[in-house]
Amino acid sequence: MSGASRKREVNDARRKRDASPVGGEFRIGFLVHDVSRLRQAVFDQAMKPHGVTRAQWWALAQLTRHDPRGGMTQAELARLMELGKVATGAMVTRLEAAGLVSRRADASDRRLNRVFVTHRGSRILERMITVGRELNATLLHGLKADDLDAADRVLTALRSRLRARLGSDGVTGD
Amino acid sequence: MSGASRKREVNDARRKRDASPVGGEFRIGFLVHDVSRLRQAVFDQAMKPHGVTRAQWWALAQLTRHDPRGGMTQAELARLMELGKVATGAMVTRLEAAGLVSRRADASDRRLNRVFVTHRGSRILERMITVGRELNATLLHGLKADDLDAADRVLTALRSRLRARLGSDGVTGD
DNA sequence: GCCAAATGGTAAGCATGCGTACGATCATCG
DNA sequence: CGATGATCGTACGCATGCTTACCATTTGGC
Repeated sequence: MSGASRKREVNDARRKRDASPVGGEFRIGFLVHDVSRLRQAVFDQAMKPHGVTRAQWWALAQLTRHDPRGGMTQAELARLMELGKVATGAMVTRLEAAGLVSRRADASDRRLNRVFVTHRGSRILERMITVGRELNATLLHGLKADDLDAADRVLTALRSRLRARLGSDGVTGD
Repeated sequence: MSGASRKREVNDARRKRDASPVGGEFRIGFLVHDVSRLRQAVFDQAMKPHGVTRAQWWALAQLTRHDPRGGMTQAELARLMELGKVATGAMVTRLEAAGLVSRRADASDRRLNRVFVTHRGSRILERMITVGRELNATLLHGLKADDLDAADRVLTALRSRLRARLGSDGVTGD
């Protein structure tokens, strides 16, 4: 799986911003896409023995971090993760099925589901954090701090521009 | 951009990498995830009037670029896009449903489906490239070339490390 | 020539995310 | 107090990706 494409990558690193339309100029975009996909795969692979996926781990982390005693509503969780209600609901369902969280109806507002991290959820989260930390250390090891900072700036800028673009251009709702 | 504000950014970025477990050190990972997700959304939004998604556009581009006369097999396309057979097959099905490609059985090897970009597919690809180019220009506008290069280095390194990790650690097959 | 391995595709099922639509409930205004 | 609008959650359907399983065909060793 190495031959053809690998060589091109190396060459393109220099040429990238003024190369051919499909291969060069969009490089960062596709790099981001690739890295995101691969990262997910690697994370999930590392997490699999523990029975949680990356996204689930993150949800669990948000729940724990922003309300250790639990009780966050799904809508709050959705905002926190910047996800849609639907995706969040599905996520909570899966987490619940895995026994990592539990839903409990709010007493005073019957629209609300409050989500609580179970004991098991907490234990798993701890392991996830360790695994994640190690994995991240491995991945980032040896990269120059300046480059990392620069990457951080670029990605942050991209994120905010993308958000702006999403918001301004074709607001669908939500 | 003044020296002062630049320094603050750098400090911020640095601090983020060793802040609390869940919020800081994984920042780049989640940034990548966010940017990927948002980028997809923005692209698809921009592409929607033309009836193609980002992934479809990319598949179309690969088909055109690596064999303008068409006739690539799905397996070749899969390797080119570094996707699984299944995802590729599904993608081709959607493209075919949209009338952008057509499948034709190979005469000499009846296992093969050769995929041809239709006329309509070609036209749409042209527009996609334009849209993509503009969008990318907007997104990257004003970012420093050095930062972009650094980001490129970091992402490329991450990609190759992730690939290595995937390959070595828990090969499933394929 | 024939059976086994390799190869190409599809099928089925899951996870993640999106959008739209809808019912239930709450909150507010008249 | 009752209609109206906002908010929460779910249902349904789609796109993208992955895995495992399976069928069809080709190829290659015997």
